[in-house]
Amino acid sequence: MNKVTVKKEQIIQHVTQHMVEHGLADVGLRTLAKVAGTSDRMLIYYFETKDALIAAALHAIAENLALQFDTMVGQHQRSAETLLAELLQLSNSPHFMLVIRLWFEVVGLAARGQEPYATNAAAIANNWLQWIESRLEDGQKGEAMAFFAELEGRLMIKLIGLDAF
Amino acid sequence: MNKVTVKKEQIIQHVTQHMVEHGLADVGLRTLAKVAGTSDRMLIYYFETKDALIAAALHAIAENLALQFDTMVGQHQRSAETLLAELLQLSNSPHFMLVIRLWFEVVGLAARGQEPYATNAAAIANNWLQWIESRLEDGQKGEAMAFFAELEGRLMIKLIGLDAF
DNA sequence: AAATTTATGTAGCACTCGCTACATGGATGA
DNA sequence: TCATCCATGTAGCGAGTGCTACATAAATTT
Repeated sequence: MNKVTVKKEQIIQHVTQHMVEHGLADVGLRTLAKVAGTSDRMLIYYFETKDALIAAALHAIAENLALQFDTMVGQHQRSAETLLAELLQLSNSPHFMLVIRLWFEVVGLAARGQEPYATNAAAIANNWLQWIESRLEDGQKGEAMAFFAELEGRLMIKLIGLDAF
Repeated sequence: MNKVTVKKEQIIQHVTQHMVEHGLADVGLRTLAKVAGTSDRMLIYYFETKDALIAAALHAIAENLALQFDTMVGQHQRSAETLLAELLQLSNSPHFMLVIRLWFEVVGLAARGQEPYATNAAAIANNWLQWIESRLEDGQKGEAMAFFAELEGRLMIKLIGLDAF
């Protein structure tokens, strides 16, 4: 792995962490540069464009998502009811909810077709879907899409604090 | 109704229409001023703050939402299955999907607690919930929240184009 | 050692943003 | 008719945006 790639990955790591913690509201080049211990000048030098940097960060977050799920939920198959309960249980984990928050921010921007969010949103959702399918027991694999819908809806409710009403 | 109120409502009407059509990405004061046939100077004059203007517009959109639903779906009660089918049928209406798009943009911003979106999101969602409850047949009123979750999840899937996979 | 390429700092451009200071035409009230 | 207040135009401030031009230090190649 050459030096440029290493440097880029270090930057991406810092940037992703910041995005997970602080969302998409504060992702100016100067802010991200401070976070990554470098300058806006260098971010452009390595990634050409702010959009490319954000896209790379989103991609990295998506890649880690399934990994995090695996360690938190385990690999065996189970019923939809059980899986939903387990995933909703996860929503008590602060880190998980941070990622979910970010996810809904991406969805909001993707809703208007805004790049690079639109492209990433579809890809990330597809990852989720495949992950869900792989954890559902054989008879229920066809329900992955419906399961995904119910999960996302419930997470949204949690996110906007509606369940507190 | 005094003159100031009339003028404010005219502005709000133009602003809401623009927000429904173009989303939250392009809501600078100068753009909204053009849309409303006035100047940024006057928008601040009437609404004090950009945030207050946006909040007023969101509130107006929320108020109209139930009204639009009523004309499109009708007032009688029915089963959850029927209601869901009818609402998803609605998602073929371009205007409806424009509002939904805006809704998910608001949710995305509300997810980080960003005002005035966070406050409005909870209020709007609550409106939906009550509306749903009033249309579900007596035995199913307790399922309004679950129904809402499933609906939102499915709309999200539609919005990010996942059902095309 | 000289030449070339790579990495980084400094400064700033052209633009947008929300918002404000100031002036003034026009309506209204005394 | 004169004074007061409301409505609006013009211009611009200060801060932030993504990005670039230019110079130069540091590493690498010849």
